[in-house]
Amino acid sequence: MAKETKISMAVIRRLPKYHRYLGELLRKDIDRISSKELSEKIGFTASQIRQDLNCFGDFGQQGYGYNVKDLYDQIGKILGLDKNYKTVIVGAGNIGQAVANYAKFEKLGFHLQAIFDKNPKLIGIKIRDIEVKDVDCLDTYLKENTIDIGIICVPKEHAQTIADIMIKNGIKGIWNFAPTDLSAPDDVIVENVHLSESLMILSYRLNESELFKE
Amino acid sequence: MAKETKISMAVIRRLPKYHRYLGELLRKDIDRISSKELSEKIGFTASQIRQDLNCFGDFGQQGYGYNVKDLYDQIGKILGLDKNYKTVIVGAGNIGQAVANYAKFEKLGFHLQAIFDKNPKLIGIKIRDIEVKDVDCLDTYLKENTIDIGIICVPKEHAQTIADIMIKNGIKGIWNFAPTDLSAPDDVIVENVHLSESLMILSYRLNESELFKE
DNA sequence: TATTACCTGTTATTATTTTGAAAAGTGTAG
DNA sequence: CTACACTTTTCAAAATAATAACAGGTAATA
Repeated sequence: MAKETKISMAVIRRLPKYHRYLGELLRKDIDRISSKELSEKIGFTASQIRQDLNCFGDFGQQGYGYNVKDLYDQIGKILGLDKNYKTVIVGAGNIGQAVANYAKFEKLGFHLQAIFDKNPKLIGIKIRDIEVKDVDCLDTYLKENTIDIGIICVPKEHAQTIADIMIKNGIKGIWNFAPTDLSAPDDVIVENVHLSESLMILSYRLNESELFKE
Repeated sequence: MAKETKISMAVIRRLPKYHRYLGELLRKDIDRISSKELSEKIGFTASQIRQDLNCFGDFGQQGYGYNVKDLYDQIGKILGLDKNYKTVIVGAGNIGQAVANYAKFEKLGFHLQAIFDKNPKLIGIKIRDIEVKDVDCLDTYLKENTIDIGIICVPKEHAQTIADIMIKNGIKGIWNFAPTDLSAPDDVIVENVHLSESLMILSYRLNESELFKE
């Protein structure tokens, strides 16, 4: 039975990693694993793994461990990967195209319905059989089609404008690649991918390890 | 004077955000700001901001606040953004090209020296005036050129192989876009960008807010 | 079927992180 | 020049998170 207490974000952030490792085990036809073994592969402590998994229910069995397929499915379900989401991408530049072509997303249940851009040179081209539409049609498109997730790949100057159009039309989640923080009501989930922050942290860690100290 | 205690990763992860907001203030010609004002913009508590900044030295002044330009530069320095890094990208697919074209990186001091791929259709094409080389030349190239950071944009099956070549040739940091965990010695810093983990967290949060509950 | 090694769920402990609040320095207005 | 408003630094408390310890089951084995 699932616990009623709120799951902390620290736990959630680890779930995709469990999911990934379990997927690998599955492909290797390994059908059971203990928290100890998993701990050695994944690098978290066994104690933490047990506690994390226990947040969601009694997945394991004493003296046996966890059933890989079961656990994989359960975590997938917790993450909402058993659902299907309709998505649109706004911004068909390099990042937009990269996201559009990232095949894995379809497999996770994210179905790309449309792509928008304002650049006339991009409007009309096809990416994965989807024709890039004029961003001016975004508002109308969202009114006529129910879309769950909007993916923002435009420059930061336009990101909030696009987000506002999405929000106005009832989008539920935004995956934001623009290097800015979007404002949105509480019932719209915004998940950011800030590449330059990641790069800055790499840079910090390089210097911290004193390789670059002069 | 900088404190001698080890700075926690929790603090480091917030630094890029401070840097970004301070950059915005700078562009608006705002030259001073208090932790309270910054807290309202950025969404952290004022207390946290003060404590974070105080980890690195006495940047603020009582009764005045922080000097924006000063703080921006200092944080940039802490993050190592005053240094220059030579980088190579391996994998000239969608993500590799997106990264190569992401102009911001040059501005942060990351200078792209070469791009490699194994696809004959990509070898020879030019991305930002840099010709894509055969990945078979990577090892030789790294021996003949001192490169600081390797950016891995290949499928996960090949990621470790590429990483090993980089490590063998003395690369100091790896920015990994492949959806896998790389093994590397402690003195090589690996920073991961796992897009699908970010997407899964978005998916989780959508379901958590019960919009998708059936 | 009894015994033993194994492993989880759970509780307790420790460490880390965040928040709060007192103490102290700075600038400004009168 | 003094008093006050402002804001940081620093220290303390509270909240979170991670780790360790342990009690209670399970499965394998003889």
